[in-house]
Amino acid sequence: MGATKTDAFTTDQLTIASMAKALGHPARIAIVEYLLSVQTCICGDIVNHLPLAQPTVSQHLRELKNADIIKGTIEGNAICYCINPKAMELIGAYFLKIAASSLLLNQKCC
Amino acid sequence: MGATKTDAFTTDQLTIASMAKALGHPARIAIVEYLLSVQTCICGDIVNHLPLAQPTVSQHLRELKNADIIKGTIEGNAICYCINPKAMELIGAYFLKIAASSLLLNQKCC
DNA sequence: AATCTATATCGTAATATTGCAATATAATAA
DNA sequence: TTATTATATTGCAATATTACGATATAGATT
Repeated sequence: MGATKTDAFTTDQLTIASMAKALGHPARIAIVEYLLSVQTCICGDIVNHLPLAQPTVSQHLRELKNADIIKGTIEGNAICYCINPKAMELIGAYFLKIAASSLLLNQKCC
Repeated sequence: MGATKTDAFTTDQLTIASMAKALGHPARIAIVEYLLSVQTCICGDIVNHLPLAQPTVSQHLRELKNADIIKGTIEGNAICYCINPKAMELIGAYFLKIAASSLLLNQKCC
């Protein structure tokens, strides 16, 4: 055991969970915030900005990219990264919708 | 190595990351969605609803509770769980804000 | 071609997560 | 008091994540 039972959940649940998981590490939140502040940058800029080694940053970038949170385009011998607004909107709206619904329905709760 | 460098990040980054991490598993997303649909329930209801053993569900509930995503109040010998709308609003608004900001700023990006 | 720059990948150690059987705890019911 | 019911905790195996040194890859520069 130890492996997630992926076949027990809906595609939507798996998608939201994988996005949340990608955002579930402080280094990756820091990367997203940095990307937001500079709009676009290359991996090396992030390495200079965070106290993490280059392979570690590269690994975090790959996870964010796999979850569709960021986009990367080749620019010469570097790669230009930026936030994917659609992904952030999808997950943000999902959680806000749950907040609004539960606020309306939770009157008789704990 | 292998341990997250928590001292390298801000409190806000750690908070958002820990909430996202808690929501970063399909079973926990399924639990939140179930809680939303029934407003409030006890652990046993979730065990009946998901193909997971009781200790596994209990563990997922604890992680959601540690991240402040759900609340639990003792009700006799059972525990009544429900969503914490404030937490869902906090993380939803955070991601939506990033989506909106990056949409405005990302014109010259990839 | 040789070198530099930027990033990815490999390999690996340390650590964390997932899932469950067995068991413990605690309130309720008989 | 002795079940019964509802959860939590313990212990453990399987798996996944995190971090980084070493190395590979690929485009740019000299």
